[in-house]
Amino acid sequence: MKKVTINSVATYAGVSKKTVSRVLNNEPNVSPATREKVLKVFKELDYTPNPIARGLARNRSFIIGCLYDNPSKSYITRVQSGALEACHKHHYNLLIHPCELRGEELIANIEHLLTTSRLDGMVLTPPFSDSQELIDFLKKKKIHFARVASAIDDAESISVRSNDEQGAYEITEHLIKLGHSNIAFIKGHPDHSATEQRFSGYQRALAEHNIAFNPKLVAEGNFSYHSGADSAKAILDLEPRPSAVFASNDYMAAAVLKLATQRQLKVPQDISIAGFDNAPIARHIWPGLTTIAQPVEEMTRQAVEQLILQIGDEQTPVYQATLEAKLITRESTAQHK
Amino acid sequence: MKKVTINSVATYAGVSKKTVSRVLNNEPNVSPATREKVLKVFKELDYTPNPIARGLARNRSFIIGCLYDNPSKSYITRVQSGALEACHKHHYNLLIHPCELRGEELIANIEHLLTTSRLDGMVLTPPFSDSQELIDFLKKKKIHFARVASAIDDAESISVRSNDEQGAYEITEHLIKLGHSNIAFIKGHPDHSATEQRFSGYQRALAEHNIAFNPKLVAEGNFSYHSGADSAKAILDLEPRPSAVFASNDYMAAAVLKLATQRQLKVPQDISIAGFDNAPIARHIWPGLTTIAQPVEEMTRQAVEQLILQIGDEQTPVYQATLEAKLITRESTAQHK
DNA sequence: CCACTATCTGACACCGGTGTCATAATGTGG
DNA sequence: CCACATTATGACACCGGTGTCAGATAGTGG
Repeated sequence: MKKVTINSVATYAGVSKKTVSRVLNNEPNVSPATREKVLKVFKELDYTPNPIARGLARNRSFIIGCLYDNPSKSYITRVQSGALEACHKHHYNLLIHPCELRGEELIANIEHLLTTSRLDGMVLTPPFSDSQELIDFLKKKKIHFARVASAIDDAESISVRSNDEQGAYEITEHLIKLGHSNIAFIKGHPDHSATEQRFSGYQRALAEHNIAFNPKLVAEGNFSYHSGADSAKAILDLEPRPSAVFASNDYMAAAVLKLATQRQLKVPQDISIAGFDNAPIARHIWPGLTTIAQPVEEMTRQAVEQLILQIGDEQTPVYQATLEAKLITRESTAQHK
Repeated sequence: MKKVTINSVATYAGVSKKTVSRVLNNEPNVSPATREKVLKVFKELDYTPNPIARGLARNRSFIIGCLYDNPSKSYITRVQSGALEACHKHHYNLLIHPCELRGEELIANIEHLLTTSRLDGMVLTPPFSDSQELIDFLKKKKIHFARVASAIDDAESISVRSNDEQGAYEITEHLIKLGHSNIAFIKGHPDHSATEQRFSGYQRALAEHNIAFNPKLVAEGNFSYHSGADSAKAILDLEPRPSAVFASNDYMAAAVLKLATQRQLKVPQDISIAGFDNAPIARHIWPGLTTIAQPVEEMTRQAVEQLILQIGDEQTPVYQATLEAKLITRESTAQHK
């Protein structure tokens, strides 16, 4: 059984391969009779066009690469889901490529990726969206890319972010308005720009409500549940014990909640806990976590959609947007006794 | 600035493009001097070979596709992580393609996927690994594939599974040995073969310990947290209330735990809860969930690795394996009072 | 019925690599 | 120094499509 190519179809149908190609791509200027005939041969021979050959001729792969290095699985899942939505809408596919930000091999790694499979563009998610080195490399290689949740200001490249600083401000203010003033904070991974932004939102809220910032209340996390557990221990051992904890993401907040519960503390009666991201876990546990909902899917969807537009037409204006983050109150925060 | 192709390199280096190709692929029979010269030009011109052209000539894309339709995000994450490990080891990349099992468009959808991007092979995860229709289609199209956690017996195709029935048996027996006899069960999604297997493991354990099977204790779930919440309500309202609940996965078990806690029930003192999968959430909540650890990453890793071997050499014997599932006891199950 | 335009169709080069095979250059033993 | 094996190199076809452009065919108005 021989492979069915455009040539076999052409011969079998008694037309030129160009005509077959026309039918394949729904191009005009093919008589209905011819089109019919060719379509019938497609079925008869069970022909599937070879995307690689097509890609070579058109210089397109219709594949977008998604780069990430993120301890939060749910964040990645959401990123993928947004990216896939945009991809499928435009008949693109998504190739995922987790890799480590650190290490000089990053560029080599990406170079190898590009040597292995030609990508029409790349979506950079944190912390890659903040890697100037990578951005410069992609520009040099003339690879289209879009940045998600990046803090870098670069008018030349697509960027969709949400306002982390403002979100952190709002959730901190929410705690303050509930009467809390002794509010612990757990930082995220130092490589992520969101870490600094959420931290400064926290600080701004304190400052604007005349609460002195106390560095002893700050624990170093890295967005992982595990790091949250470590930070939780440090925070719950503080004297006096803070009446509220704001963790930079929901996983770390969940770790605080777990330890607090293990220690027989009632949440939120004895201690309020707030997170960030509105990850699934925030509503899968009891009490549900008060948190900031970031439109991760939507950010990625927009970023990828714009990326695809840019690939299709280099003249497309560079899209830059900041989406809103929203406070979601659940049972884990309450009035300070 | 012109594109750098193998031709420009060849001209610039004063050799034929075939020689350049030889250097590119580390082929023998190139004099050290020539090799050196060409490598220097690579650097000078910052040449990156075009993977599409290479793919066309070699009839390879070095991309594996991963098919899934699964409500459990953590399951998918684990699948991806195992698949990526195997891919990267062999210099392959991973393209992800979630789609719906139901609907006659499935085959059309996959056909479109194959038309859009040529894949060297596909990993089928549940419920696709159990779709005879899809398997037949892929065979007809001569696409290599590997099945993960499939219940279908097909000696011709690669398959890696774990023993769900035995796992369910063991965790049910664990509950029985703790003195429980009124054990509720939440089923998974009907499209997944694991659902039936876990259910029959539950039933076998009851039978072997002379406990009458009571259909009223069985709730229909679909592996999602939400369905678990619905089932939880039905189960906790039963009279008499079961002393233990075994949910077919951890998300649904977490939903039971949440509702029980909301209703002021103490877990495990008032009711024991067991899950399946050892998803991250099982250890992120308090009390931690007793569950069955399935080696999802390892299953997928092996499946993809074998798939790649098969792609490289059609003569490779078809690999079939069943990995062991392991009982993990945490705080959510205890002796019946 | 003819001139002229609009609609089809195919020949051919091309995308950027790899495989085959012939030939050139080099090395080895007698 | 020659016969012969070995290594190095390039010419050329080929992978399976698409773009360009010229020529053929059909359609239209005078």
